[in-house]
Amino acid sequence: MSAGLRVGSTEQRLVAAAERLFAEHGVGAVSLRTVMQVAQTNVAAIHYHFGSKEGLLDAVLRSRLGQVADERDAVLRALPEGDITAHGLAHAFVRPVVAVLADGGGHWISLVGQLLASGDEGLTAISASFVQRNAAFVELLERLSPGTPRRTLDFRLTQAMNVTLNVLGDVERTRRLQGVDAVAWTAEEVAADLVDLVTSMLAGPASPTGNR
Amino acid sequence: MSAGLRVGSTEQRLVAAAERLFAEHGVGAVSLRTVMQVAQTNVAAIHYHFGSKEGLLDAVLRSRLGQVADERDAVLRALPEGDITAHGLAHAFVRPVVAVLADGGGHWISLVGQLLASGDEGLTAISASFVQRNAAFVELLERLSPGTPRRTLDFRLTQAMNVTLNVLGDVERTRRLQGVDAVAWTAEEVAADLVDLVTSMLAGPASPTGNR
DNA sequence: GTCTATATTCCGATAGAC
DNA sequence: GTCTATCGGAATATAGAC
Repeated sequence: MSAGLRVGSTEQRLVAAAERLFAEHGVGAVSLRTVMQVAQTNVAAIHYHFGSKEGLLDAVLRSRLGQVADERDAVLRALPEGDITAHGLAHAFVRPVVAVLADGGGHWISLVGQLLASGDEGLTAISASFVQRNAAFVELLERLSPGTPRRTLDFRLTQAMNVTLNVLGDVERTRRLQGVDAVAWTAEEVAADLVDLVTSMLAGPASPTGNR
Repeated sequence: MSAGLRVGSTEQRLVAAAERLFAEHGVGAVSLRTVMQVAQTNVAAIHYHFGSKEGLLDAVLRSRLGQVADERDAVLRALPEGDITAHGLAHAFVRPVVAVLADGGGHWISLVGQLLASGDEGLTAISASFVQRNAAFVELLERLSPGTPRRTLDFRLTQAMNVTLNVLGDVERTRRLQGVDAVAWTAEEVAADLVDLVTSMLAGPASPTGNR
């Protein structure tokens, strides 16, 4: 466990330290004292700035939320009106998360993925923002697969987000889970394989009810 | 938080209580004292039977591991040799987890899903068993999509397991994440939609490199 | 195997000086 | 805004009676 650097304000250092520690060990397993030590400050500072451990988690989640929301809006605007393909939609869906990852947000992605998997209730704010944007994606999905129940489209999109967060949340671990010959698997190739997988998920079965 | 019943041995009650509490609140957020209270015993019993909190978690994970392994083996043996379809493979892949769910293992599934999402290292034993069975699935997948890199097939299967655990780990939450009209979405329909989704994931994009 | 009692460390949170 | 000092309680773990 390496110590954090003395850069930025106390508040920024605390958020950065908490982001990494929460993602690596889980929120429940990390004490405010550990966060304080990594951020090179004292316990009182956490309560002064964030009020409580829950407040700190909330600040961590919100720290990159605006970025994701903006990227998703930009990506949605950039989509061609007439020519909607599953691959294009998958690319637009995954891109904002890749952007966060490229911006050093790997721990944030991993943390959100964990909270999503655990059904954490403190995720309501962030979840609402996601769902709002998902509604726009669902409308586009409906054009792609007319007649598919709205509930099924929501289901596909929710799980596409789950997979995206899981894969991009820890690219290193994703590669490690594969065979030994995966060492030559670059981060770009992981992202490309991810887009292909999300494409399959969004498009649905080739013959929806044919071979059931 | 309802108290547990006084059924089974102390060891069994502790594993059952830990399984539920770990799944509901996360391993790090659950204290041995809470587990002890729900299991209606004392702190010393946990250390006597499992040595430590980590030992207790290991016991919880192993408690249903054999069942999953057996089901996966049986499912693999029952697959028709010549007629391999993506839907049939997806059904065989999902079925063992559905069986665990039907056996009251919802919390266990949710717990494994969380540990998988957090990259927990204590999952090595269980992961090894999964990967071993996955190898058999990958061979069948290769027959389905000849020429696809082994690494990509591994990737698809890993994420298919991620989705399966996430969906079945908390069917109630899965339904809640969808629209309000999802109240009529029965558990059987969730499982059916899950199999369809896994089918898409295992089959891969319709035109592998065509529209990239 | 099960229990009470206890040792020791660590937790979140606050008070008050600067 | 930042710090030291500390409170009250809860944590893991152990000792030893039964």
